[in-house]
Amino acid sequence: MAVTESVPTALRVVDRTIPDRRPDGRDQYTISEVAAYTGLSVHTLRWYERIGLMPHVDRTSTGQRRFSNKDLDWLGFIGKLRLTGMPVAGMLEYADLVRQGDETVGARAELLTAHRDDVRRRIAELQGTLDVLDWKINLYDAAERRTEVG
Amino acid sequence: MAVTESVPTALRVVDRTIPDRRPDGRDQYTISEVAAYTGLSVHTLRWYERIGLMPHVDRTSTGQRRFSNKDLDWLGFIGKLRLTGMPVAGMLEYADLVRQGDETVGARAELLTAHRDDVRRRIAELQGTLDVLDWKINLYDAAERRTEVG
DNA sequence: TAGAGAGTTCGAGTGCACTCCAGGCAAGCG
DNA sequence: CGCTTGCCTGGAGTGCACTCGAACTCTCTA
Repeated sequence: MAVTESVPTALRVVDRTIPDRRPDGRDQYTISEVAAYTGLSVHTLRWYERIGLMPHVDRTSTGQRRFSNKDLDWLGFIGKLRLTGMPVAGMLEYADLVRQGDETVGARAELLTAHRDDVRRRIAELQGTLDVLDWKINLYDAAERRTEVG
Repeated sequence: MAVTESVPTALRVVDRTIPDRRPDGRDQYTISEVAAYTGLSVHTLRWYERIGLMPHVDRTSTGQRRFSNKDLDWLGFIGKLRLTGMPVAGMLEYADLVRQGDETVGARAELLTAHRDDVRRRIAELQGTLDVLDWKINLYDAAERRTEVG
C-alpha cells in the first residue's frame, strides 16, 4: 500500500569527493582504500560480504581483506544497480546467478532487462512530475512578483 | 556513507487499479474512499495526519474523518513529491510553510526549486545508468547467442 | 616494549516509512 | 437485540539498509 520509494539521503546529497580512478596500479586494496574509492563505508563493505553480495574476497595470512580490481569492478556495477533503486535482495539474486556460472547468462539478462524496464518507467514518472513542479513553482513566482509590485 | 536510496516496493510494482477520478461529485469522503482514490492505505492516511502532513481534516459529530476535495488535491500533490523521492521530513517542512500563510511563498518556491533540481539530477543519473545496463544486457545476449550457435 | 592505528567478528542499534494491533464506539440490518 | 461493518486511538511492530559497539589481533613507529 505504500505509494512511493524513499531514496537514501547519501545518494541524493552525495558530493563526489571520491576519486574517479583506482588508488594505483596494484591489485590489492585494503578495506579503507576501497571505502575511499567506492564511497561505501567499511561497515557497508563488510556487510555486503556478510550477506553474500561479494564473490569471495581474498585475505592476508592474518585475516585482513585484500580487494582485487575485479572486486572493484563488481562493486562498481552493483553500485550502479543500487543507484537505480534495485533493492539489495535483487542484487543478491543477481550475485547468486553469477556464482552459479555461465549457464545463467539468460536468467541474468532477463533480470537486468526487467530492471531496465523499471528504470525507464521511473524516468518517465519523474519527468511527468517535473511538470507539476514547474507549474507550482511558476505559480509561486507569479504570486511573489504580485506581492513585490502591489 | 550510504550510496543509494531504496524505493518502496509498492511504488515500483504498483498496478494502477486506482480510479483516476474522484469517487463522485460530493465534497465529503470517508477515509476508505480516500484510500481507494489515492492508493494510500487508511493507516498511512491517519499517520500522515498524526505527523502533521495534513492541514486539518473535518470530522463528523461522532469523530469520523471526512476528507474534502481540497484534501484530495493536497494528497495528490504531496503524492507527487513522494513519488519523486522527497523524504517525509521535506514534505513536512513544505506543509509547515503552507500553514504559515502567504508570506512563505518565496520559501516554498525555493524549496520546490531545490527539489526540482534534485529530480533533474536524478533523472540524468538514471539515464547514465541505463547505458551500463544496455551494455551488460548486450554482452549477455551475445554470450547466449554464442552458446546457441556453438 | 609500549602505544597508536587499522583491521577483525558478531550482534545490537538506528532511521525511515509505514503497518498492524488491541480495545472501543457508532450505525445499519434481520 | 445482537451482529457485522467501518471507523477511532495510541502504541507497538516490521522491513530495509545500513551503522555502530565491544572486545580483540596485528603491524608499525617512537
